[in-house]
Amino acid sequence: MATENKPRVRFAPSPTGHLHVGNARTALFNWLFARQSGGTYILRIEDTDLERSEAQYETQLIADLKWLGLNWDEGPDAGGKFGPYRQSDRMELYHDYAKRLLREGKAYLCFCSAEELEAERKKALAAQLPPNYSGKCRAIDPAEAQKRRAAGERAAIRLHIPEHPIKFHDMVHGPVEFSNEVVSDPIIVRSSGMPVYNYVVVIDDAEMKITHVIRGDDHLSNTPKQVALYEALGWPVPEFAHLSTILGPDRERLSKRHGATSVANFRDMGVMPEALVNYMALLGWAPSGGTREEFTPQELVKEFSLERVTPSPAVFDMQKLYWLNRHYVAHRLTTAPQATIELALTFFTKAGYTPDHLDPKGLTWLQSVVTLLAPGVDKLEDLPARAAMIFKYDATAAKTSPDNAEVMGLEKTAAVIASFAKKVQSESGEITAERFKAIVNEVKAETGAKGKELFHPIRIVITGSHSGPEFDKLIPIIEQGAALGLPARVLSVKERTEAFNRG
RNA sequence: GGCGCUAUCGUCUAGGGGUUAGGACGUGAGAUUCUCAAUCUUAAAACACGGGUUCGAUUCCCGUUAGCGCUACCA
Repeated sequence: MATENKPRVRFAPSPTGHLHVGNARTALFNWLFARQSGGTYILRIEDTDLERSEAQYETQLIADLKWLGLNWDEGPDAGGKFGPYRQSDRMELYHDYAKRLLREGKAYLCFCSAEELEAERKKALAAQLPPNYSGKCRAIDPAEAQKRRAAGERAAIRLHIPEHPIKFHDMVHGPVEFSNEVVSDPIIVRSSGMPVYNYVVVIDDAEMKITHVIRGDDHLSNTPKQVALYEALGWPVPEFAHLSTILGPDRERLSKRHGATSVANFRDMGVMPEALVNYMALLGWAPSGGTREEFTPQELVKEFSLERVTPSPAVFDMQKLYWLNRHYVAHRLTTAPQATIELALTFFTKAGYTPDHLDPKGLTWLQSVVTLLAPGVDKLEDLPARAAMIFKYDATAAKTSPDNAEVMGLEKTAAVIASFAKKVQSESGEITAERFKAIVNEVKAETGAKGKELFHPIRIVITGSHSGPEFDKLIPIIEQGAALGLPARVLSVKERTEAFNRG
């Protein structure tokens, strides 16, 4: 079968929280690599830390990955012939290999207590030595050790680290070499019988025929232990690619305390998945030439290259994400207007401006609102605030706001407002953009005001602010909005003018 | 403490023994508009430091410094 020599990669998160952008980026790079090479992408759930793992997080994780569009070929939900894909379902396998390692003398039983180990560590540290395990239990005769364990003594299983330097290759860092002196015999199975991450990850990767291990570089220092395991089991060592850390603006590891950092956060804010994907790809990767910034997921699959991934850590820049998001919102508004407006509707509804559902007429109207305001907005979540001038009108605030004081104090303001109000009063029915322009022109002729001194007072009367979108587009939106009879009613131009004069 | 990784504008990055060190976000200015946003044009802005190697280092090597990671019977 052709797929036999194709790369097999995996994303292996622990279900201990929401999918974080750091992990999402790892998932993305794995996905890009698999898709462009025609390889297989596997989702594996690493839930050996039972205390911190929760089923709800797995569901959430899957939803987040799907939202990003990172589909996998094998996984707990998708199945596959290398399953099960949840570590908690693979315990037997881990124990079988542990027995084999013990039998072959590649691993040994360790009877040291946590206190002993801790004391040893402290002593080494004080002597400015690497805090390695002394290897005390290595000398115990295996048969003797088995006897002690059978007699009820608690024992962990340790891997015997070889006496030679450990080398491996990393696609982003190049050749890496660790002296065996700095890696001590790691525990692979706890005395409780629960296997340890650094052990199970190797068993799983090997069993699942993973060819390229693409993961965060916080695993780099643990890789020698894993390589030693591959060698002890006589398995081929895969290719590695350790991705740099994503940092917050303070150059510390990106975390919740930096604000929005989980995929779910961004989704809830109204960031488009392709914007997030595009941005994450640019964190540590750039195309040859380095001048292109905008890539759809499909384009990324074509252009991406693991060899071009930078090893240095990157600071997450929200502004650049927003810039890309504006681009993708605009793009979606033209390519998939229906779905985009439905999505935008949820934000207006959350703000209390619209009901849960809008009829086709209402949706068309909302589309004009969104089309008008979206270019100035970083994320869909900000739309209602920008649209407040349409949905909310406060005559008193309009008159008393300090922001408006300067305009209100202008010489011709009173005359402009009076003239404008009178003309609007005599209008009947919906005021069109053309009609509105005519009225403004009449006011202009009557008062002699022009430019700013003409438009700003009128703008304050209508919107409560001296700045906002152009009247040509705003007036029809207000008038049509009023005609819609929304539960949270949009006031017409006439109603606004009346309220202004009354209040 | 030990070991490892990393180091180009504020940020993401391209580049590479001789370059006007390129692009993008952000920032400033201008254009446009009644105004804001968007848009367009434009400007400022970087090779961490010290030693080598070399005719010549930002680029290669070594150190220093700084940041981060690992050093768990966490993942």
